[in-house]
Amino acid sequence: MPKPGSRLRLVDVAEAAGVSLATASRSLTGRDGVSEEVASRVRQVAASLGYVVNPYARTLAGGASSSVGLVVHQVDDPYFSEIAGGVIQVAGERGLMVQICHSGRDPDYELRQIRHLIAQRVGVIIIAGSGYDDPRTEASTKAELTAFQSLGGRVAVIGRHALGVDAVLPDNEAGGFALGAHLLSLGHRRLAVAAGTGALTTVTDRMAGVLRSLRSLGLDPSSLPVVHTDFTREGGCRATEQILRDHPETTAIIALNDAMAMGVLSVLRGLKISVPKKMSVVGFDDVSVAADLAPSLTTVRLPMTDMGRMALELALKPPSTRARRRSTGHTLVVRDSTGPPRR
Amino acid sequence: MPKPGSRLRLVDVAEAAGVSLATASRSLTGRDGVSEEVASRVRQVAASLGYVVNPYARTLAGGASSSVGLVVHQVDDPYFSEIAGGVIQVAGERGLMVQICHSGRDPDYELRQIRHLIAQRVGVIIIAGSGYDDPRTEASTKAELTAFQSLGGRVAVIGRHALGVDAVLPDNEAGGFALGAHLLSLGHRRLAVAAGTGALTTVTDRMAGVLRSLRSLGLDPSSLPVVHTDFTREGGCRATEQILRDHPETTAIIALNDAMAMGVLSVLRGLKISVPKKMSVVGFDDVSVAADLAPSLTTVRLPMTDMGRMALELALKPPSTRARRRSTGHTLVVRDSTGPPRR
DNA sequence: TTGAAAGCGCTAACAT
DNA sequence: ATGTTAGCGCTTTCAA
Repeated sequence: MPKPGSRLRLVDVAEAAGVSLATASRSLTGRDGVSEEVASRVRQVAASLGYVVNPYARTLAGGASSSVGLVVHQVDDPYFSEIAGGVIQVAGERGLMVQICHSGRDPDYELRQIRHLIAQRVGVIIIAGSGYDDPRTEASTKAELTAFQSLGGRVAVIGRHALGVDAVLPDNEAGGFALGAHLLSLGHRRLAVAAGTGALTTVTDRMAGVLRSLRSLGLDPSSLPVVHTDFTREGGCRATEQILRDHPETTAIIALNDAMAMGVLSVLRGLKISVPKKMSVVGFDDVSVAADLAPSLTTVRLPMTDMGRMALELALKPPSTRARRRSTGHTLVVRDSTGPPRR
Repeated sequence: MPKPGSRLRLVDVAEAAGVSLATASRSLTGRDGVSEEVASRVRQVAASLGYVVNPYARTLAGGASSSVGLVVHQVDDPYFSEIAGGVIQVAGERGLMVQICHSGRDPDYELRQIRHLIAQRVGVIIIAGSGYDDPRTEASTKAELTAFQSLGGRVAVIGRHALGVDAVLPDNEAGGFALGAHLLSLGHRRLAVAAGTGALTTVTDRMAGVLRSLRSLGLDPSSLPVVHTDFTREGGCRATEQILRDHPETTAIIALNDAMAMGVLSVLRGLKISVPKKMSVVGFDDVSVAADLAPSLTTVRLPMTDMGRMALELALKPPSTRARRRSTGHTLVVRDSTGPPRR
C-alpha cells in the first residue's frame, strides 16, 4: 500500500496565521492556553486553506486517537448494518474513522478481534453484538477492556454485557413481554418460541419478557416450548421444524429476532401452513424488510440506527466513574403475520 | 478521544531478536535486504511477543498507509452491506482499517467525501456506488483521484465510472438481457420497467440489456414503458403506480434492483394483484432477503461479497499503467414471482 | 498567553 | 546483509 498524499501541514497554517506551531495546535485542538481571539483567527485561516489534520501524526504524537473500532456479529446482517449506519453517521460528523470487524458470534474470536483493535491503537471500541452468558470469556474480555480504558481508551457496548462499561440497552425484556402479551390478547394459548442460542444475553432477556407475559395472565411458563437453535434465519427454519413435530398444537410462534422469523415463515410457506390463519408468527427488531415479507411481519421495533449513534456518543463523552446506561424504547408493530387462533 | 494504549514497540522486538531496528522493520514489512533466515526469526519473535505494528507510526514514517476508504451509497442497504462485508474480510486479512462513508447517491456529496478521505490520508479508496452520467462531477472526481494516485494512492471502483481507474464490472447488461429474455420466453409481450434514476450508469446498463432482449426477438424496444424514479423501494412503489395507471395492459414488471422490486411487490399486494398470476415481477442483485419475499423473487444474482473482495484486491495490487477490469458473472435465479402471462 | 524543542514509533536513506 | 540516523507531522512539556 502506498503513502498517503503529501499536503498542507500545520506549520503552513501556523505560518499563514503568523503564530507558532504550538499555538496553532492548541487552537485547533481546542486546548486552552490561547486567547480566544487568536484561536478563532487560526481556525479561520485553517478552514480557508482547507487544512485537515493528519490523523496519523496526531495519534502518534499522543493526541486523540482518531479511529473507532466497531465489533458486530456480521455487517451484512441488517440488524448490524443499521447500527453501523448510526455509528458511521456520528463518526462522520466528528471526522473519525470507523474500523469494523466481525465477531461471528464467537466469544473467543471476538476477544481476539478486540485485542487486535487495541493493538491497532483505536481510541474507542464499540461492541455491538450481544453479550454472552459465558463468565470465562466475559472475564477475559473485561480484563482486556479495563486495561484499555486505564490507558485512556473508551468503550461502549450495545446490549447487556458483564463488562462494566457504558452501555446502550435495547428494550429486550419489555419487547419480549409486548410480543407475548399481543399474542395472548389475541387469544393464543399454545405458544412456542424459536429462540437463538441460550448463550446470548439478548436471547435470555427477550425470553424473560415472554415468560413474564405468561405469568402476568396466570399461565404456567414452564409449559412453554422453547427451541434453542442458531440466532439466524437457518436457526429459525430448524426450530420451526422441531416445533411442528413436537408441538403440533401450537398456534403461534415467537421468533426472538427477525432473521429467525424469516426462517419460520419460510418453512411454514413450504408446508403451506397459512399465516396468520393457521399460525401466527412474530419477530423482533423490525429490520427494514420486515414490512415486505408476506405476510408482513408483526414485530418489535428497536431503533437500531439511534442505538449506534448513542453508543458512539456515549463513548465520546468524558469518562465517568460509574458505567452509564441508556435504555432504548421499543414499539410493537402489528402487521399481517398475527391474528386470532383458528378455532 | 483518548490516546491509544502504549505497547510493545518494534525496538523491543528487535532487541529480543538481537537485531537492529532497521532489520526488524525490514523483516516485518517483507522488504528485502535481510537474509530469509534472520527475517523469519524476527517474525517468529514478533509473533511470540504478540507484537502488532503501530499503524499511525508506520503511516507517518512514510510506509504503507493502513487504511482504506470505502464509499457506498448507504451501508444499511443490503447491496452495499454485502459489498462492505467483502471489503472488510480482505482488509481484516491484511490488517487494514476500513473507513466507510456514505455518498447518498449524490455526486457532489460523494466528491466531498472523497476529498475528505484523501485529506484523512487513506491509502486506498474504493468507490462502491454506481457511476453517474454526469460529465461535470465525474471530471472533478477524476481530477481528484488522479492527483491522489500520482501521490501514491490506490483506487478501485465497482461499476462503470468514467474515472480511468481499476474497476470491478458487475454483469449489468447481460443480467438485464437475462431478465428480459426470461420474461419473453415465458410469453410476456407487455413488459414495463421500473427503473432507477437515469443518471446512474448501473441503471443505463441494465436497461440496455433489457432492450437488447427485446430486439433479439425482433420486438420494438421503443414501445417499452420505462419509468424512472428513485433507485429505492420507495421509487419502486411510485413507478408501479404509474405503470398500472398508464399501462394497465402490462403483464410483467422489471425492477432494475431488488429494492425497487420490493416496492413493486408491496404495491401489487396492496392492490391484491396476484403475483405471478396477474403480474410477473423480477428484480436485480439477489440480496439475501429476495428468497424470503412472498412470492420469492426471480432476480439476477450478483456476487456482491466477492465484488467487494475483488475491488480491494485489485486496488492492493502493484499499480499498472492501464486501468484493469474484472468482470463478474451473473446468475438468473428463477423463483416464484414469475410465470406465464394470464391469458 | 505564547514559543522552542523534545519526542511519539516507525520507515527509508545512508553508511558500513 | 545489517546497522545508524534523519525525519514523517503532530502534541506537549518546559521556558519565556
